[in-house]
Amino acid sequence: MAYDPQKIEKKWQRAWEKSGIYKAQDTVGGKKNFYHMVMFPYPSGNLHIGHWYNFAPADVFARFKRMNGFNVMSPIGFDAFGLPAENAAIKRKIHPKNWTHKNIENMRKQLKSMGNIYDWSREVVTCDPEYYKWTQWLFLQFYKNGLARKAKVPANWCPSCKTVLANEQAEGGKCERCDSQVIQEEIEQWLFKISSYADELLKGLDNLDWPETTKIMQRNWIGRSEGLQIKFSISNSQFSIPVFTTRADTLFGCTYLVVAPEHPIILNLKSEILNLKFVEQYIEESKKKTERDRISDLKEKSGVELKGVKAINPVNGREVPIFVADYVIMHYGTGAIMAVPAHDNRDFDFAKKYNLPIIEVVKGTVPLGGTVPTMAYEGEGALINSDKFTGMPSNDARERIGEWLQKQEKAEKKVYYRLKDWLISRQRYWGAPIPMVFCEKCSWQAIPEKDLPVLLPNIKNYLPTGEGKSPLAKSKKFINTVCPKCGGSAQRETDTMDTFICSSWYYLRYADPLNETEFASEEKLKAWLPVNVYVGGAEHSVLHLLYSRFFTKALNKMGLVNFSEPFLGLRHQGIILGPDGQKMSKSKGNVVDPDEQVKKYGADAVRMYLCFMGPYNQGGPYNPDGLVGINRFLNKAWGLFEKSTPTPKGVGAPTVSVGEFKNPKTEKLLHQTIKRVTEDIEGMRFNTAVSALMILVNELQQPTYKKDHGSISTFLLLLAPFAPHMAEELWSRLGNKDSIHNQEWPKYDPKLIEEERINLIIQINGKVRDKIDVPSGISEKEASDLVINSEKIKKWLQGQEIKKTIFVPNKLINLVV
RNA sequence: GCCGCGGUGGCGAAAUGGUUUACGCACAACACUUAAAAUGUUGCGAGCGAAAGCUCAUGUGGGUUCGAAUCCCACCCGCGGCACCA
Repeated sequence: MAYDPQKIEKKWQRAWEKSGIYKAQDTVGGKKNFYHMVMFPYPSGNLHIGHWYNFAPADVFARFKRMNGFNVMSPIGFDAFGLPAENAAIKRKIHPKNWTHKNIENMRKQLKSMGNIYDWSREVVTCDPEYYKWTQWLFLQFYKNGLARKAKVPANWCPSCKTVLANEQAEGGKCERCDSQVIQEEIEQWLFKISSYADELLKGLDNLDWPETTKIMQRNWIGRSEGLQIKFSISNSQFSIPVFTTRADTLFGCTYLVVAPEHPIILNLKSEILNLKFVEQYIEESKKKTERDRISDLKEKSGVELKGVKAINPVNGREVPIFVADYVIMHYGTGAIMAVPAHDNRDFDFAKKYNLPIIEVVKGTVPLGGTVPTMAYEGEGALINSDKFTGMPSNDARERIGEWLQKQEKAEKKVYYRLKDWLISRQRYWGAPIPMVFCEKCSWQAIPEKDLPVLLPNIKNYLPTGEGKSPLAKSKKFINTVCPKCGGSAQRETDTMDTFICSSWYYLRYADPLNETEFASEEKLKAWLPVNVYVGGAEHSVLHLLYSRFFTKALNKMGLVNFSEPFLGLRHQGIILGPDGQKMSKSKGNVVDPDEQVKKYGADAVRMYLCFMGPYNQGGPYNPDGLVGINRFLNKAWGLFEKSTPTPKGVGAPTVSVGEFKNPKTEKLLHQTIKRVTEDIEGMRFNTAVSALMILVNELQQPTYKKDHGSISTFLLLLAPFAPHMAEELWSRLGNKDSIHNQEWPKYDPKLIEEERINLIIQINGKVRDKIDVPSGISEKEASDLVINSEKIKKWLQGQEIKKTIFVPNKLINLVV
């Protein structure tokens, strides 16, 4: 019978579902638990090839762990809240909930066609009230522990549409809809204090088994910088301006200060500023700029001097002018800087434009280039023009000047982070409601936990309101409630939560998905967490992966979980491109539909091809023609079985072990293949594992080996993680009653993989001149005797003196003449 | 601009200091066939050569080494992330 994937794949998927073989028990005697997880998909409607690339090779790994004696849990779910559901709803006039559930249903079917070991009994869907009840509960814990606060946050605001705009909707400072000028407006929003965990988030990275590049991205994102906070007093005034710098060594080169437009000192000095009108005008102008605009004209720096006020440089008592300029941002450091134009390019640009003095204080090894420097020198060097510090290396001077100023109480050491607090409010319908109420008398109050979940009401109009508020604000039924504290009338928060919150804890829920009284029980969390290996795209290197770490650390501090990192191991798959090497997109017409591929070649073939394509973390073009090779391989493997086995009539069919198999040459290759495949899967080098299997099949196919059951059983075990359906089918045809996926992974015999004879490379002066077949373990003396007397080599030596011999056992001999 | 990743046959790639091009695709010839498909066998980096063989080739240029795709330096190209962070 020919190989027919359509038939056997459906058959085994049903059988596995029926037997519940992949259901993860919390404890299995004698086995260690292994929590394997992939990034759960957003239910966009269809599983695309990128999902397959994430999930299929990851499943190979999970199956491999399973066969290696681990009690593996591999759960799946849906990240179901979010904007696209609303957009689709608006476009197609169906409710976001219905749209989402329809998509989930379809994707569930597609996921099942992959043949993965998902434990569907643990499925979580973040938009189900049973789930978001606990998202809300967790919000309350953050709130009660002082990690959630409501604060005014600048947002892009269109005064004409009366709405908040995302950065993308305010391109060029104009409202996307009405083209009017967008301004920066402060709006009350909920924030999570992730910044208070900056240091722990940074330190925790050190011990994680994560890609180094991902760790670097998180470190940069957190952006810790150590420096000095220096007080600049203001002449004839009680006020002073603290500035933060990492380059205290350049203090003598400070020729002016700059404060951000939002800096409070401007208000304080109002009466002193001679050109106040002008300054206020500038501040108004900069308010009009969106953050994006401020970034877009990086080179064109503008600012206005605060006339009538001067700051005093604490190192030399010199008076310097103060400017307000929007190249300084309020939310980092102190919102004010000391400008050293000779040694900072931003200050340099500004100083050039406004004709401010540039004083060089660090001499680098690279000269600035002539008398008119064209850019600042930002490197290290020796100090000049710096009083008693002149001549000192800049890194020493940094410390000395710091100590000196600290003694005078004019400065203190300080650490600042780039990481901002996490804005979690969304003025959107399709998300989990924030479980808070506002009472005129008692201010913000948490909803009592017993009243959770705060259900997302089924309103008709879920379109954005155009008033900067969530569509929920229109539902009187939803808003009006009573204050949990005083019992008076109160109003619900109408913002919903950022969907990143839902995905920041789903890995906890998988451990105990049906629990109605807790987000997860202590016992179940203990059984499974933290996650051993998490597989997903590198695009989540910062946001999702950082938020999840923050959640875990916060819950750990609250005593809700007993670990402080959620994902011990992390691996990224690469990005799949279209057959033309371009990013897949409908407009380019290069989209590969996995369903079609499965229909044509079967899930096993698609799984294997994705493994075979190239290095897993690299991705690359998906070439449907390449699948032909895998298809041939699977057919060969199938044929191998057909030819090797007399049709078992069900009775006493052989279950064969490796030991029964006798041909020495194949036996050696078989054991080498076991080693190779084992090590390659462990290291997620799926491509080379598949090629090793191909080499084995090519060998087993040779006429001499056709009747060999032992090798075929072992081969099937090695094949099982990659092509679980075919392996199961052939395994059962061999007469085995138990599933192949319950079998133990084969072990290789180290003695059997050694070669008796090897190909010794002969080099003269490092160039390969011959290869000879010799017994393995040959000594240097034996080898060099062979070489010197070889006819082929004689012409290269031509009686020259051998100056040096390099001998690499079992590999090569190199004679230097 | 800064940080990170990569550049090897016609193509996907293998090799992480020791035979460059494993495995697969494509291509060609042959076998089977009335024929085609499927399958199998063989060949397949470039140049010179009848052949044995030699020379050259891992983005470019230099260096370290007995020996470099692999390590170091400079540069070019492609991709990803961040972006006035003081």
